[in-house]
Amino acid sequence: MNQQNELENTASKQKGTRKRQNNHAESNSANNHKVSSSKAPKKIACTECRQQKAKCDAHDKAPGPCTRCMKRGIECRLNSDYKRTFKRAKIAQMEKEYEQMRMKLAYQNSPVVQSQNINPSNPPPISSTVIQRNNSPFLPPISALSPSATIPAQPVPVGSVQSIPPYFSPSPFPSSATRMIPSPPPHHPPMRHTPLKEEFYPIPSNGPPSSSANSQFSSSPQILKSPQLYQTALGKVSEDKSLFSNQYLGPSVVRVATGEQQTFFGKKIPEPRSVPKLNLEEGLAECSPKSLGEVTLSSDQIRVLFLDFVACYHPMLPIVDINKGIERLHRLCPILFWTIMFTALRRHKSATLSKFEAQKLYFSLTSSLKSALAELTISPITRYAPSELEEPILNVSSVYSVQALLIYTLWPPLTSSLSADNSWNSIGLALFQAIH
Amino acid sequence: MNQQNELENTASKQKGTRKRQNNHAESNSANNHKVSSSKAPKKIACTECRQQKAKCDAHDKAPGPCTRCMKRGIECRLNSDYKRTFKRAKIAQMEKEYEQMRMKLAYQNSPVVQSQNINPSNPPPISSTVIQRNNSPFLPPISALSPSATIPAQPVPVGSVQSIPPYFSPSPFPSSATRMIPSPPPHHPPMRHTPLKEEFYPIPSNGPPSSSANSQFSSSPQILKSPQLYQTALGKVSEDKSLFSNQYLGPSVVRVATGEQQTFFGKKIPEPRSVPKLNLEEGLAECSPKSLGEVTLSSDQIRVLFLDFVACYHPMLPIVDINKGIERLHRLCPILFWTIMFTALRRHKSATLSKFEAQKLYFSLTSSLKSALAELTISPITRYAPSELEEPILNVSSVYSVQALLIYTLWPPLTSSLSADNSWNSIGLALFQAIH
DNA sequence: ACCGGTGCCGGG
DNA sequence: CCCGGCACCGGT
Ligand SMILES: [Zn+2]
Ligand SMILES: [Zn+2]
Ligand SMILES: [Zn+2]
Ligand SMILES: [Zn+2]
Repeated sequence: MNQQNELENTASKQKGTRKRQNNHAESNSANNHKVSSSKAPKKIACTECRQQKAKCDAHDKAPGPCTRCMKRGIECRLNSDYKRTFKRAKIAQMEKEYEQMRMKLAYQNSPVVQSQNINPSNPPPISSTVIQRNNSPFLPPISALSPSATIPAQPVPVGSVQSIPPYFSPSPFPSSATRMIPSPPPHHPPMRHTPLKEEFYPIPSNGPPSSSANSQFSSSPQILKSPQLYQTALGKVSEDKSLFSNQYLGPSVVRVATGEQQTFFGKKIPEPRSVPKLNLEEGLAECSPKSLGEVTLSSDQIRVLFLDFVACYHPMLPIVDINKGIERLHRLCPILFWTIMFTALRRHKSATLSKFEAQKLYFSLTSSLKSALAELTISPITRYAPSELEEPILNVSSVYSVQALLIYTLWPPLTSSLSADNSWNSIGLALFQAIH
Repeated sequence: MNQQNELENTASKQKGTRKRQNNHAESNSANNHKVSSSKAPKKIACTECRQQKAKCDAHDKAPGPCTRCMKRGIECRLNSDYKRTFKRAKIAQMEKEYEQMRMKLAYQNSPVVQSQNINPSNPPPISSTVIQRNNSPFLPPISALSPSATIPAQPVPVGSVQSIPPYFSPSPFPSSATRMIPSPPPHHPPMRHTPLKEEFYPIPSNGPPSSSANSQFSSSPQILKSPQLYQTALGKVSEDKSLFSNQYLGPSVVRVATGEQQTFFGKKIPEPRSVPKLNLEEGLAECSPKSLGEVTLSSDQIRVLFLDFVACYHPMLPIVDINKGIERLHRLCPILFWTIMFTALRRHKSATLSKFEAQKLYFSLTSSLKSALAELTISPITRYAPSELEEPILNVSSVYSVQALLIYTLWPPLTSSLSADNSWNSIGLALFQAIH
């Protein structure tokens, strides 16, 4: 018979029992929310066991490695954000991409190698691959939105690589995502993206939103009370760089510079000046070091970046409830947290984090975050797919995810790519309206 | 320090211990497979608890109802195949479809209700909705394929209902599926389906009405049925019914009757004659009654249907290891099992199951199975999506699922729909190659 | 009441 | 080693 234990499943959460989770110091700061909820003694499996979906007793074996890891003689890391990778799929996909790339390269080489690297600062160290996708035969109707007078708005600086030639698409999937890249094998620098699946029929026009009055169901518990308008696919793409000028305003921003007030999709931007001082004094900035993929940020780095975000970016898109504090935000939605870190890293420079380090981290984070976000746009939708959703209903789970996407859309990666794919913008739009 | 509590988490699902699983009579027939390992005392949650994803102790509470069910005063059913439904999504989607349908109906009513019921036997009792999809602008190269000289191949009587006019379509989603329909509330007779997302392009020809017969409009619980015509990327269009002639060959079949051997996408078909007698004597045909959605089949019905499949359909597409026996096949992949039942029901007629009953069951199964299959095409892919799949790699889990899809593709529903969407065929193709 | 997410069994 | 599933916790 089985003597499966599990006796330990401790269950009981909060309450008196506290554990150390990952031993890091934790100033629980009785945040206003509910009653204090000490950390999370949640039992979690180590990364290796998660990958193998195997039973893990790391939680018991105190600070020691879990049985499996010990047996394998590998390091037993505990990371509550770790997500397993689908090895087989990833391998197959990489193979295919590789093959495809090689083929294309051998076949004809004049692939445009946009050289204009406006950014005078420093050349992207790691770099994130740039694959353009632009199957939709029409450009986004930037119309309604004033043609951002501030941005150079170059058509397509891209070093494009149209994808999939003689491929047969099983179905028009908008999927994309390259998973969080945990760090299984050595890690491959490139790591493509390829968002859409080419469909082999003309497809006249793709229906632009056109609000459907259906606004049934839920709503965001907080935040975002913008008037609706985004009636287009949030058009605009554009490259990055060169926007030093207008402070932190990212490329995607479509400022209605029609002379009036700053606007973001019809929403007034609360004057970048009003830096919400935020009661950071209350330890809301406290946090433990965290890592995504290969990148790890120390408590101090996180703190300083968060403050940077609050001061420089948040004012422009005050949708995140920064008062929740770093730790809580991270718990609620790691992706949001990382998007914030990512955004802050854009041009950060401080004693704690040099510009160079920031840049390095920024690029390192790029692919991971990109994948995570891409996954976000597909994952939740697919989850609900079973019951079929016309307009995916975007239960992109919490609003947090939406926030992350919006932030990302506003301040996309400096190395272009991804956001260049208009589908992303559409998604952004959809999400935006989903929030209301 | 945590004083884990709970008395009740007792756990232990042990092995040797036998339990009653689902109280149904069970002829466990020591299946040959391995040694020992009688049935599956696996601890399973009751349907209600599954739906609510709540802890269920039905396994312990012997034959009695689980604690939760008892508290709620509802029947505590145990069904290992039960899959929870995504209520919110389903509701939203139904609402939308309803609205859409109503709108369309009010806008212009000339709904086409072709009457010609070729099948002289009996009128389809339940019927499944029929939504035509026909976006591919090109006709299939029926050329190379010999037009199975047996089929009359009438042009297109189509009784269609174009769908979704000014719809949103955030992205070209091929999704579909309306989940297994467990049997939530009272249950609505209509229960539409809407396979694809209509990309509102013109769509060339639309089968004009003709008909006579019942031109019911408005809220008709059930809708027209009609022969279908799908043309797919794989080429081939075709009508259903009337293929009695060429035995059981379904419409999607593309026989390369170039004089050589039978082929199915390049794979040789082992001569329909060779009816693999199969050692049914060994109790491989043993099984317990099973149900999918609202449909339930008795042991005898299953047995006779399975034999029918083995004798008439299997020879044409010998991809299923029928020697595994009914029970095992069902365990390995319920969908495969149901696809087999579904296919066999097509034209079944026996003492155990009259033609009428078969038809009735066939139509009842249609939507459930359709949903399940649709889900299959999206679900697994999405699962893998995280690691990004260009051509979804189709790890549609086990081969069994693929088999189910192939069978379904070969012998699509008599009432058209869904398979009318060429993407399905593409999928079929893709899957096929996935198998090798 | 729902359900996202996580642990991890069982099978390939 | 991989992973589909499935039980269930914890948050809404
Ligand atoms: Zn472990
Ligand atoms: Zn470990
Ligand atoms: Zn229960
Ligand atoms: Zn119950």
